[in-house]
Amino acid sequence: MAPVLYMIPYSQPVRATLMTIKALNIDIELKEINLLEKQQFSSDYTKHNPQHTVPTLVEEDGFSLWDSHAIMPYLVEKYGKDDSLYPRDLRKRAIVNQRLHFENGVLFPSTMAIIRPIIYGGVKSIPEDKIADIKEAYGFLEKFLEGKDWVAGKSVTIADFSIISSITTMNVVVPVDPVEYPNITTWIKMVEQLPYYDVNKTGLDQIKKIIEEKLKRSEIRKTRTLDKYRIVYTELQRVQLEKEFIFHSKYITTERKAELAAELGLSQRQIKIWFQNRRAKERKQNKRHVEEKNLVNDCDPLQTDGSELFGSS
DNA sequence: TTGTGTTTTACGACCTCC
DNA sequence: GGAGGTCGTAAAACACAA
Repeated sequence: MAPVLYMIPYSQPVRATLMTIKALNIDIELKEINLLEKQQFSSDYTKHNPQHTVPTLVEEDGFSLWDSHAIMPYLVEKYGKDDSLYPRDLRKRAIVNQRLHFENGVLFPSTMAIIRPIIYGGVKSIPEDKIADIKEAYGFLEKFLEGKDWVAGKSVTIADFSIISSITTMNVVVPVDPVEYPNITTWIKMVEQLPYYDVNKTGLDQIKKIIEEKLKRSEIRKTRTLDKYRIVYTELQRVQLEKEFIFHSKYITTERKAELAAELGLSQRQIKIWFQNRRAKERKQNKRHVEEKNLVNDCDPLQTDGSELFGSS
């Protein structure tokens, strides 16, 4: 029985993983998870991946692994005929890892900050600060590619697969200017020539269509700015924040805010505002309790000081 | 299913503190 | 001047009665 990859073709990490699979020519069964129908939250899926993300790799013996940045190196190590896609040389591998972290920590969040509100929030305008984030990321990549053919050096690696999945998606909403970013433009053209690039294109075309459709539909809805878009925090995020508020402090320190943000996948601003809102909630609850208590005191004569009933000394 | 009230994110205005 | 506080509020998400 072949290993199974749970996926949805338009997902960026899935596209990167599919490029790796095709480059390695591995026999893997693909099973689609419909994210819009929330199939990723089914118990059948979360038993393999409690983080309910895609892609997830499940092997014959039940071993499961998620996160493309973990799956891709694993696949190369296990199935690769050589180490070219993920070099064993310490320094070469370090550079590939750095690029993977760059994609995971910079490109992917910047992309999601724009794409998610469009897909799930009916947003149609992209604020300047979000565009600035994307352009800053383009600037970094442009420098990485100076004097290099591929993002991690002289040959193609899984870092190229990871980064192309993000860049091509970003290109849909904030086009890569060939004059400003000539290195990125040349590199994209090179990646497009790879014999296994079509798996990225297929998913990319799908997400393009979804974005265009959403943008079209949102025209008839009241426009909301991206900054006003509201994300529903996960149960885990809420519980962790509540624990911090109740057991540690009602005021978050700068250091702890940074830690929590990294731990929960939220921005430091979101953590700050959550604590502000949580304190406001507590003040409101306290006020309500005081009002209820006053109401009881006003209505119940036994709750008065009782002097007129029992006399006083 | 729909209407309505409540809660949850996110923001702007304004203030204080360093 | 910047960071972070409160307060008030918008709007999405949610709960629940009818």
